[in-house]
Amino acid sequence: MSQTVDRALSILPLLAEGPANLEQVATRLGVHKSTALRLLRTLHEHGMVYRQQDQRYRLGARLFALAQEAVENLDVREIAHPHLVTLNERCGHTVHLAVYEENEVLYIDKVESRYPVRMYSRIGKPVAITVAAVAKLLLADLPEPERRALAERLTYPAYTARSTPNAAAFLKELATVREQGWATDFGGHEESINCVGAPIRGTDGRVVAACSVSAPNVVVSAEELLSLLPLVRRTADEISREYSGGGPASASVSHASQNPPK
Amino acid sequence: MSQTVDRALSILPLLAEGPANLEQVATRLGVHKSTALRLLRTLHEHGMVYRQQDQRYRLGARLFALAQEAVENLDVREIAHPHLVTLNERCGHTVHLAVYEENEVLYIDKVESRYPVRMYSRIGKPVAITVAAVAKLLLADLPEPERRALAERLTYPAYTARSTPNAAAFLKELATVREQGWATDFGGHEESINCVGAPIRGTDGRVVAACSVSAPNVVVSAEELLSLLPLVRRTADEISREYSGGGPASASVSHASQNPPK
DNA sequence: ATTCCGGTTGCAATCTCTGCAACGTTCATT
DNA sequence: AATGAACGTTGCAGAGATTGCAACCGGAAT
Repeated sequence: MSQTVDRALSILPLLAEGPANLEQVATRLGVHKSTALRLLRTLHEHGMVYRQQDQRYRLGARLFALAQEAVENLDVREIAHPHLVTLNERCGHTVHLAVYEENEVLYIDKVESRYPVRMYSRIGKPVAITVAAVAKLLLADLPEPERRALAERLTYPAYTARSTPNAAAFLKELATVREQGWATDFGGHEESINCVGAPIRGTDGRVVAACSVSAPNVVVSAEELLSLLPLVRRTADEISREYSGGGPASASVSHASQNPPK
Repeated sequence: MSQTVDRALSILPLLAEGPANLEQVATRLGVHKSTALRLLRTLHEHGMVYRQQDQRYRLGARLFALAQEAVENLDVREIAHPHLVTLNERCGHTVHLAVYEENEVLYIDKVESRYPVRMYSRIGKPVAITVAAVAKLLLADLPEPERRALAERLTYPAYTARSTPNAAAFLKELATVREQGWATDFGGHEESINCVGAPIRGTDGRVVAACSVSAPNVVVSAEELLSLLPLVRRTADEISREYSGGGPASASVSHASQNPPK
């Protein structure tokens, strides 16, 4: 929309990969050196980029400060966190919290497993949207046309033999998830990792976030993990209640209805 | 420098205070609604701001993802190296950089002394953890339980008469180091070699690395070496500052009001 | 229905940004 | 010392992106 700002913002992800000098930035942006210089200077004035001694640029402290505020603004996270910790204390496995935003599902919180096994995931990073339990929960609640449009737009990587193969299968799975009010991922992303999740709803009954418990086969079988479902759902419901109950605005319905208003 | 980018970036700290709608943003920016709208749209496309259901804007998740990625790509060694070289140029002695990892303290960089006498150490090699100045600095910052557990687990070789004799003495020494913010090793590893060091900290204040200057008695006495402490500390602080993104970003928010509505 | 409020869009003027080319530094090579 | 290369920096004029305006919507409240 705005060429100048567009270019300036494009510099940031580029620098996130690692420090770069003026010419590298200019080349990758496809603009003249002097143009890149002026953009970088503006970013610099705002503390978004920093210039190291060797004159190369990297992301600046202001960005970190803003990022900090950005997460704090995701107030679901604040409310949910203690509940997630409790959940982790009770079952011992890795607990995730995720939200849907702009065609992506993002992890916004995580409590590490107390078992030695570690699984890869990163706060702020988009999740494997076609297979993750939390993704299914969040997408299942989208308005029907949007959900379908998104499903068509996605690609369906075959992470494992049990990955969701295509849009049709995905939509069917979402319907099931929507119906039952919980979701699983049994080896759809990584062969040996299973996952069960439940939705967190706001005052209006819409799904605002989703939480899940993940564990590798070597620690618990899929059935054992599934036995934790009631606990996971209870946790999600508690978060929903607290999330909706907060303000004096309209503390009406405390238990979220299964069928959100259209 | 660039008006458009300047204005766009000024929106971010503004939203960090809390969600705002279009008109609020336009007013606080001192521009026309339509201008603000277009800036916000561009920010939106880059995921820097997010639009909630009530159409108000808030900071977006991409900010967080960017910061996360940047932190992961940070390399202490790369940033520290030029500073270490400068330190070496100023004092002439051997300069070391070390990190703590998996119950060990490892040298990850070294600038050789310019005096003919050199000391033995090798990049990548674990240091004498119970006596080295850098080790004391790194361990002093560990969480209390972990620090104690580690201290108990270690063995205390009597390299010299002045080597740390046991866990109790070591923990006491660590407390001192933690308190004063610097550390020494006077002949604890090799009778004739002394050493002073200072901690390098990340954004969150945690010690991420430590640097030190080492020299044999025959070149400088312990007191003379200690007189270099301010220089060593200053170097460590400079590295810290650069590592955490250039200090408290003095975001000179130039007010966008050069072109007021007539 | 009407009014208000806030967001959105098309347009012309113009102000800002761009690319260029020349210049300044630093560093390595001859 | 001199030469050259590499890279960052600056002044300028032209071009095109950006701006403010005013009109237009769409929903909410009256």
